[in-house]
Amino acid sequence: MKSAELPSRLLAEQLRQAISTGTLQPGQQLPTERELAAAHGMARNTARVAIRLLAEQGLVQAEHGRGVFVRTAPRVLRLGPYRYSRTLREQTGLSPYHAEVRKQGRIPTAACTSIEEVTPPGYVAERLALDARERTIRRENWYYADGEPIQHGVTFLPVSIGAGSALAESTDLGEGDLYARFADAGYAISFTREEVSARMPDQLETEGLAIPLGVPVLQVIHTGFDPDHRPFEVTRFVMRADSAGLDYSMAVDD
Amino acid sequence: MKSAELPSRLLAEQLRQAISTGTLQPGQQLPTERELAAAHGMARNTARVAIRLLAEQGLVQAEHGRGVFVRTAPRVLRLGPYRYSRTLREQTGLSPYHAEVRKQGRIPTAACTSIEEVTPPGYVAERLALDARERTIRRENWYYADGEPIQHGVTFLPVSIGAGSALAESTDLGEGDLYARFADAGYAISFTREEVSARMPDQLETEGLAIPLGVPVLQVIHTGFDPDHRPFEVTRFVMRADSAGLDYSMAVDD
DNA sequence: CAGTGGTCTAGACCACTCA
DNA sequence: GAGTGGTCTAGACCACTGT
Repeated sequence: MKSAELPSRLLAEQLRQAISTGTLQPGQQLPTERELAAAHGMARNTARVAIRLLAEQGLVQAEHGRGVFVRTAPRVLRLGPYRYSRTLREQTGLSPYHAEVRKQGRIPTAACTSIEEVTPPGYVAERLALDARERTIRRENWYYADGEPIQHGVTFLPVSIGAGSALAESTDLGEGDLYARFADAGYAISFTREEVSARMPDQLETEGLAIPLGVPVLQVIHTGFDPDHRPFEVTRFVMRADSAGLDYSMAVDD
Repeated sequence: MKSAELPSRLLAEQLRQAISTGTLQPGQQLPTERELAAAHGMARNTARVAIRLLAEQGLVQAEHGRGVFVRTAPRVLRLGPYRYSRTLREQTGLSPYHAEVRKQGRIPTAACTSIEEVTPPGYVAERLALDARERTIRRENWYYADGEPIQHGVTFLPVSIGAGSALAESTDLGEGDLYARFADAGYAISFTREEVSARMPDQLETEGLAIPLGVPVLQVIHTGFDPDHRPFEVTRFVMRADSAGLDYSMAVDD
């Protein structure tokens, strides 16, 4: 028997059709596993497998004790490098994340949950061109929209830059944001590199960002450079791919 | 019983530990489902569920008839906007994708599998600012490294730009690449916008790119602009996230 | 051919949600 | 408490890989 003719695959395909043709609307509940099994003369586990296939593709989402629902089209935040713009920062008085979420008509919140002095992980030491034993300040941040966790960011900066300033000591950065404080310390961000990848969330991310089955994360390793093109800061962002995306506009070099 | 104490979760966690500590090396085969079940006094299906959890996270990959293997750290291509650079194009004589794959010591191949005149999808009409009934040329491309499919791209351009040229008629674009031919037609790419998102692959992509469970795709909607900042081309790239990533460097606007 | 993962069954009990 | 999805069992057969 070919794989496409298997009962679980046939049921999955039938449900997939119902979703793509709109017979099953976004947000609508699917028949229960027991109903599907009875209707197709199969064991409940077989119907269950079909549903799992759809969930792994991000088409449906099962909710324990409630039912299985067609996933609604996500409202995606598009974060771009303009989030570092000084003009934006000064005109709105908002941090760039807040500005972006507000644009979408949602309520942004963010919190810095820890500040520590640490030996940096390899990817950070490499990008900051640090000596083997040089230490860094590590700031961990969580970002929400309408109370839902959307994004996680961990920033590393050399102790030599942050020591004694709000960068090393305060979870509340006051007017503007992180990049305003870097500018105060003599490091105006003028150039940035962003390395983008996607993967499935690990255990911690699945819990911390409450990510359902079938939703990947986008990871951005961001490096900030000063006007002399020296790196002074590395941030690793992880964001739910069903809630956030990226937007880059730039001139093409000759 | 808490979810973390369930037999399948416990086994999954134990295997996860073995992988992260290196007890199970990348590429190494896990014990068979039957062995795991016997060793832990559980039904084979329970061991199977544990393995599926790991596969969904991209940690292991099952191969029918062979076994389950720890996934090897991917060799990621980093595609950046320098792929549109005229200098690179002229110096190497290679298309930008080829140049990038060669850099990684792999053998690139690419093929244009279809050229058609079509009514464009909404996302294209919008970005090219087309009239409702204006038609476009659609070019479909597949990209490989060492014979493995890595990336898929579909380019749309207004018929008015491509008509009569290689852009509309030839799957072999000769010296340089697509952007060399656009330049010939009077549209030198000088500015680009790239909208990046990630998601799980759909049916076609899973088959076409041979994507295993637990691997998402990166999607880039790329818009090319001429020196007068008029859009002349939209390409939608879909790439395996375990094989390709993106790399953007840019100045920060004031 | 033996051994692997892939699918399916028919039943049981548990955990969660909601009226 | 009724109804949902989540987990587990013990068994069977199929499809694929390698020797």
